[in-house]
This record gives sequence, structure tokens and C-alpha cells, in this order.
Amino acid sequence: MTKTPAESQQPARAATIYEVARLAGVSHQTVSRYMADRSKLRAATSEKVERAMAELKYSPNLTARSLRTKATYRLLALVPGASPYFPSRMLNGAAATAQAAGYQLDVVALEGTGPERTARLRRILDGGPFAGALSFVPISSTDLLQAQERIPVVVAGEYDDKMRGQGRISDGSAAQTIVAHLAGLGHRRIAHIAGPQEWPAARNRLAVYRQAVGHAGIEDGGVADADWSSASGYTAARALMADTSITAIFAANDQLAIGAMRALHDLGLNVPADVSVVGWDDHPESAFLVPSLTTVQMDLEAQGSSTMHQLLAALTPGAPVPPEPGPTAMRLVLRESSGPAPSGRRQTRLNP
Amino acid sequence: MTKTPAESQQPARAATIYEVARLAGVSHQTVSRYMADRSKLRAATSEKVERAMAELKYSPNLTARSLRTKATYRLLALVPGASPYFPSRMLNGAAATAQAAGYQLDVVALEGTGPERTARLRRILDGGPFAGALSFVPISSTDLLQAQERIPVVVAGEYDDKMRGQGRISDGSAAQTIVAHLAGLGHRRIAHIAGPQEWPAARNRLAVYRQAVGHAGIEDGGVADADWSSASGYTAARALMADTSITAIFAANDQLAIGAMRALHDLGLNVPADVSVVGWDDHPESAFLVPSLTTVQMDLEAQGSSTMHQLLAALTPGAPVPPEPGPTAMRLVLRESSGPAPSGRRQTRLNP
DNA sequence: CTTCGTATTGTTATCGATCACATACTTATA
DNA sequence: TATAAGTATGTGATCGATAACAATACGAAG
Repeated sequence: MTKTPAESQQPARAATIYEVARLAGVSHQTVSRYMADRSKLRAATSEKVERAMAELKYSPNLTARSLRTKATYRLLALVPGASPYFPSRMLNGAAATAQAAGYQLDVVALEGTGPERTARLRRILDGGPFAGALSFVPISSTDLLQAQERIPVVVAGEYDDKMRGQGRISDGSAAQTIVAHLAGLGHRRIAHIAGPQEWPAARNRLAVYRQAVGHAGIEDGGVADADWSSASGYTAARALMADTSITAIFAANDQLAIGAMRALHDLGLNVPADVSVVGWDDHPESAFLVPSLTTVQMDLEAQGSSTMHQLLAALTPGAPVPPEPGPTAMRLVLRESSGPAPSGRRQTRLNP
Repeated sequence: MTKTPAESQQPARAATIYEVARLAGVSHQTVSRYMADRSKLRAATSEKVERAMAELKYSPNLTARSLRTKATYRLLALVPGASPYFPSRMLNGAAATAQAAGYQLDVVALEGTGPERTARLRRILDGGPFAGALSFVPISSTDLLQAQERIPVVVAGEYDDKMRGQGRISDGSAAQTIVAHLAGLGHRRIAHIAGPQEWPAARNRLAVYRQAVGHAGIEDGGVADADWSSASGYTAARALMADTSITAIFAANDQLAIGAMRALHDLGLNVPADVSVVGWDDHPESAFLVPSLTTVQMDLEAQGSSTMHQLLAALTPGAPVPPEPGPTAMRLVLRESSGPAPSGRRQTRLNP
């Protein structure tokens, strides 16, 4: 073939409402009305339009519509640029929901820090014709307020944050179950490896952990700060293990737990005989680790979808909001990495 | 505050070229020309326009521009919907490159199979005003051809596929290094766990593996088919281990390798003493597994970026193409999971 | 049989940019 | 200095849709 794809695009030129109108023998406005609300047309007219549309394979030019209505039907998803610890399943859930509501989701990586990041955010929002934004990365409150002046912005997890503040069921609530599980196994002093506190999910899990420890009547052996990476989990676990009375570690995600398990291994400690480890997120690989990882199974798609529903609700103040899914399904999955607390006092066997 | 974000948007209404023109004392067309190519204006005029734009904080309405020019500056990224085995780092790389070239990247999940999927693809391309598409999921050649009629479509990995066919350096070439590595450790009979063959990357790795085994003068103990998941890696490894003379497994990605290692563990086999395992992709967690995983480090961002460059090149036939990055950096990372071949013949120790 | 109200449809303006062409203004050349 | 050629700018049309308003058709009430 001699034609490039770009050239052969010509014959496929999309039909306009005018062509549809001519073929149907009505005015273009009638066609427009058909699309807005076909029930306002007489059945016979409606059918004529329908037939013409089908014949011409008509699909509306969204650009033209946007120009006229000023509604863009484009949403912005902000994702972490560098970090590979972002669950793309959440993005998929959000994108699917957006699509179902007739919106397109543009994904943009928000990188950098401080003022540079603020400037970048501003530039994206100023230039782009977005109706709203959904951020999977933490945004400082000043940046958020500034952005909110232009379009609705929803930050993933912040709603859960609020729910927890109100004592309602939130994303972090499974932390309660974890602590109870460990207490039930006889652990009297446990520790937490926390994610970066800018992230609502990390705050949430930590807060519920603290609360639950008190509630279960066991001791908090300390909280180690980490980012979401296995490397930081490794470092954190080594530090925590200085306290030899800690018999269980609850990590804020599976990657941290993997790093922690490796640290315990390097310290000559056995999981779960010496120390139990619990993760969070239930990565598909976690079931196949040695030992397999006790963790919290999350419906991340549903979480993404739920966050998107929040944004959609903010977008259309009056309109009927699609049903928001119930509280995200969470389930503690018991595997090999958690077990009964050791009876005797622990001693580091290998190099510390 | 009583105003909703939507309402307070009002005062921020963007200026148009007409307002800029009036303020600058020129015609709207002059302003338009300024944006297209300011060098065609007289210095004095250019400056007037510039000043007016700055004062009004003018930014062009991309929607209106698109309507007129038919150029959309929006690209489509197709990602697997259900599968969590998609490296989002590739997407990030692609998105960044698109952005740098002035394009927005819309992410859409392509799910389903067969005709349903074809229909979905068609609907996305028909409705959406996309200038081009980049697919991270395999697309059947008929679907691809059909899509190509409308806009340029690039499928990630297929270019590498072609390069391999030409005997040039491709994504799969590290498989050669892996096989050589294992042969060097004394392994005489090894096996491969292959990814789904619709995926170019899986085809690539398998093809180079087959070739390299012959080249290294060792035996191919067989190829087990799998999807990308740890679960399928587990099943595949158990099946392969029926052949007791296989002493090393090369898995097409890290998740498969994790599943394989678990299967070996359940069979009472030690890694690497009894069987060596090598993965691919170097997930950040792989260094922290027990045993840590020998794998291939990939610059996935660069791969995503490179694929995007291909698309950009297809988009602008004549225009100067931004420099395509060199062959993607790949490096075999040696860790604990691979070691010398065992001397004696292996026997399954535990339940088979 | 008129009159009126409502349901349906048509006509024209509009969104904010670019394109095509006309015109005014420079500059170079004879 | 006159004229041609080239450069810079302005005017009106156009992209494909929706909005606002006008006009018509139809049926019920007077």
C-alpha cells in the first residue's frame, strides 16, 4: 500500500450533525436535541434521526461540544512519578468509573518537591481543560486550596482520613484486626513500620494501630518511619529489633514487610517462630513468598472507583450521583508469616 | 465560604485572543500569528502582544484550537485492565515523553477478549479525538490494522520483536546473558517459564532463550507456558521439575520466578543448591527475597519513553523527530538465587 | 370557528481559535 | 521617483456542536 495511515484517514472523516440532519430530513438542532434527550422528540422523528445516525456511523465531535458547552469531560489523575509503589489497580478502578460516567481520565505524573512541584501543578491546571482532578499523591493543603479555586480536586484517601476522625469505618480499620490477631497469638509487644506520613493511607494505618494497641491491652514497641519501599522496611526492621522484647511487626504495606522479613533473616531470626510479620495490600506475590505473608486483602479497584465517585459527585452538585460503593472490602489473610508468640526471651544469633 | 469551587471559577474566566488583541491594539489574527510564529511579526507589534498577554494572563483555549485545526494533541495509552502485572514505570516514561512533546496521554484500560474487545477498541477510537495510540497490551493483527486506518497505533514491544528478527539488539537480548551465566555455573540442562505469547516481550525472551541454549551447547529442558502471574509460575515450575535433570529455571519475569521458587520450596528443593532460578525485570522487592533473586535490571521508563518516541515519529511524518534513546539499558543482576549446578543427581525429598 | 397553550421543530447566534484572502505598508530596484 | 515585489496586518468565513429565540402544528377550551 502506498498510503500512510494518516492519509487513509481521509475517507473515514466523521459525519456531522448537519449531514445526519439532511439525511433524516430534519434540522440540525433536532439532531442535537435527540442527543440531549430523545424523549423530547416525537417518536417518528426520533426514529428517523436514529436511522440516519446509524447509517452514517455518526459519533459526536466532543471537541466542538466542549467549545460550546465549556464542559470538558476530561479529568486529571495525578500519580506519583518516580515511585513504583503506586497501586495501579486503584488507577484502573478510577479510570473505569470515569469512563462509565462519560469522562476521560488523563494521567499526569506529579513529581518534584516544594515550590517546583507547586509551579508544576499550577501549570497543569492552568493549561489543561480539566473539569476536575483526582490525586493519588499527597498534596500540601496550600497547594490543594489553590487548586480547588479552579476545579474540584479530590485527594485519594483523605476522605477515609476524615471518616476515621469521625470514628467511622475507614481504610485503616483493618489495622485493628491485625493488632487483635497478633494479641490473640500471645504477642505482648509489637511494632509498626509506618509509610510516609504525607500519605493519608499511611496516617490512617498508623493512627488505627496506635489506638488498637491500647485497646488490645498490649505494648507499642515503637513506630519506625519509612517510605513505601522494601529497602526502607529493611532498615526500619533492623532498628526495631534492637528491642529484643518485640515479637511482631506490622508493616504498612507488603513491600515494607518483605524488607522487614529479609532484615529478620539477616539477623538470624526466624519468621514466624521468633518474630511474626504482617503486611498490607495483599500483592499477588505475597502468597508465594517463603514464608508466605499474612496481609490485608484490599479491593484496590473499588477504592479507586470510590474516590472517583467522590470527584464525580463534586463535579455535578445537583445531578443524581451514581451509587457510591459500600465500605471497601478488606480482609485479613492469614498465612505463614504470623504465628504464636515465642515463649522464651529472644537473643540475636548472628551478627547484629 | 459560601461559594462552591465551581462558582468561584467565574472571576478566573480566561481571556481570549480578542481581548488580547484589543488591549494590544491589533487584530485578533495578529495575536494568533504571534502564537504560531512570533518571528513573522514586527518586533514592535510582537512586543505589544506580549505585554497584553502577560497582563491578561492569557492562555490559549486548546479546545477551540483543536476544533479548528483538527489536531488534538491527545494520545491514547491502552493498558491491561485486570492484570496487575503491568509495569506502570513504562507508562510513566511514556507519559513524560508525551508531555514533553506537548501531548496529553489518556489512559484507558482495554479489557475483555475476542469480538467484545474489538468492539470496545473500535468505540474508543471512534469517539475519542485521539491523534495516536500506544498500546501496552497485545492487539490482534486484524484489530491493529483496523485501528491503523484511523490513527497511528504503536504496540509496545513489537518494534523490539522486529529488531530481534533482524538479528539486532532487542529487549530480549539479555536472555542470552542469562543462559550464558547458567552455563558458566555448570548447568547442563535448564528450562524456561514463558509469559503469554501474545506479548511481544514474552515471545522475545522465549526466542532468544531457545537460540542461546543451542549457542551455549547445553540442553533445553523444556518450556512451560504461563501467564505473568506467580500462581502460573508455581504450576509451571512443579510441572518442569518432573524432569529431575533440570538444574536451573529461567522465568520470563520476577513474579513467575517467585512462584517458581515457592514451588521448589514446596518440593523440598533448595534454591540455589538444588535448582537455580533467574527472573526478569528486577522488581524493587526482588533484592529482599529469601533467597534474593538473580534477575535482569531494566530501565522500564526508558522503554516506555522509547515506545512513545516511535509513536511521535509516526505522528509527524516530516517534522524533526526527537532523538530516540539508545538501546534500553539491561543488566544481569547476580544474587543468591543462582549458583553452581549441583554435582549429584537430584531426588525429590518431600511430597511430589 | 376562533383562540390559546403546549409540544415540537427550525433559524440564527455563539464558543475561541485558525485559515484564506484582501489590503496596507515597506523596501528594493529600475 | 515610480513601480514591483515582498512583508505585515486586517476582515470575514469556518470548524461542529449547543443556546436562545422564533415559528409552526396540534388539540382543547370558549
